This record gives sequence, C-alpha cells and structure tokens, in this order.
Amino acid sequence: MLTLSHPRAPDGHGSEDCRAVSEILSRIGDKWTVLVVQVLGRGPARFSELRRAIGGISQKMLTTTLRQLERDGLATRTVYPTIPPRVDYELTDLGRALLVPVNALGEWARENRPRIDAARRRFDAQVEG
Amino acid sequence: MLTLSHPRAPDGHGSEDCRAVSEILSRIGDKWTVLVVQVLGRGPARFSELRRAIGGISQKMLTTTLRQLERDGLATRTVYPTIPPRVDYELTDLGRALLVPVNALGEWARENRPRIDAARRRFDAQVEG
DNA sequence: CCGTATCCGATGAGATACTG
DNA sequence: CAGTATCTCATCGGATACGG
Repeated sequence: MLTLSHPRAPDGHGSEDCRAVSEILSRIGDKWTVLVVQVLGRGPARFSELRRAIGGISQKMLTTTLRQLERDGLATRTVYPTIPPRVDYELTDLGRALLVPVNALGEWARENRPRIDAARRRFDAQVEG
Repeated sequence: MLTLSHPRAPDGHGSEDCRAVSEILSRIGDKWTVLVVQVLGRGPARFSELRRAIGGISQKMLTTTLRQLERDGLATRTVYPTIPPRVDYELTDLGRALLVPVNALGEWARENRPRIDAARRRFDAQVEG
C-alpha cells in the first residue's frame, strides 16, 4: 500500500508528504484555528459561546475561522431561524480526528515549553553580549 | 472517571494547554519551518544542501528559519572557518522529539487530504451557486 | 444575536544587490 | 559558500460601523 520510490527517506515519508504537513500546518497554524477546534472538541457551541470561551478573539476573526473550518469539512454550521437568531457549530468526524494529532502536539508543547524558553533566553543573551 | 458526553475537557487539558498548542503552532506553522525540520530529520545538512532539498525557498527565508530553530534550541549551527566557509545545521534532541508529533500530524494530513479537498469543492460549489 | 464591510497597521515573505 | 541589507508587495488580524 505504501510505495517507497525514494530510498532516501528513513521511514516512508516522501517529499510530497513533507509538503502535505507543511500545508496543513500553514492552514491550521494561524492565530485562532486550533483554539476554536479545541473548544469545539468539548462539544457543540454557538457563536457567542465560542467567543466567550476564547478570550480576545474579534468577531471578524471568529467568523473567518469558523467559515474556513466549515469549508474544510472540519465543522458544521447549523442555523436556527429564531428571533434572535441562533447558530450552532459542531466538529465533524474529520474535525474530531484532527484533534488527536493536534493534542499530541499540544502535549509536546506543554512538556517542552520550559526548554524552549530557556534556549531562547540563552540565545538572546549571547546575541546581545 | 470520565464520561463521554457533554461536560468538561476530556482528559485534563486546561485552557493554558490550549494556548500552548496555539503558540507552538503559530511558531512552526509558518511557510518553511516544518519543511526545514523534516529535511534536517534525515540528518545534518549544510546551508546549500537545505536550500536545494527544499525547492523554492529564498536565501533570506532559509536564514531566518534556521535562526529561529537555533534560537528555540531545535537545531544547532556549526561553523567551519574554512575557505570557502562551511556551516552545518543539525537537529537537537528537542528538534528530533518535535518530529514525532509533527509526523503524526503529517500522517493525518496525508490520509485526510482527499476528504478536505472534497469538502472544499462542495463548499465552493454551494457558495458560487 | 450573528454576521458583513471597510479601513488600517503589523507582520510575512520574495527579489535583488552586496560582503567576508 | 553563507549571510546581511533593503525594497516591495501580499496577507493577517484588530477596530469600528452597519445590516437582517
């Protein structure tokens, strides 16, 4: 199932795969996407709930981020034509699947953040000196 | 014990952790960082090798990306004062550790890209219609 | 309540030219 | 070969105002 046309890569990662990682990361690596996905990971939520749960996000960016998630099939948008209007957002199966590797990365970030911070301080001290 | 339904965060992820994911993703979610990390994952390489291995990166961006990796303690920079000069870059243990969750995300991207593309086509068709 | 439209500053990133 | 400096353009994201 896995074609290994390139003998170079250590364990089956072709260079197309590298581009794939890069693209998905550029896609979800913006300021708000993963935060929204993680909040939605706790269950469906409406617009204003999301906005409150994520502190500091502007209305514009929340809308934009949610539209992108919808477009990519990671979340669904359900409109209840009541007055006042109510809109629910919910992760799709695809969105929930994404949460797995994202949380793995989160775990890594949480564990290694002190090391990164220390490295930065060392580097900046060197440069300044 | 954990319930599967609505209530709280599934397994002990506080909101600080969410921010941590977000920050690390914003850090490595730029256009070139993961590509460079993945190439370095195959072993040490010098500047021009990296540049060739990654097609399309400008000299400026490669330098910038490598400096950030160095600053964050993810890669080392070794200068050989020969003529012409030679500079080797290599992943640190921290950098290699990062490769694990990044590759997991890459695996997800590779597996689900067709689904994302299909969702996008559906969405765009709707909007246009 | 849930958006869209617009303006604007900050950052990202390519092209090019120059140095040790 | 490896890197810096500068210019330029595109995109990101916040603030604000308005509409259904």
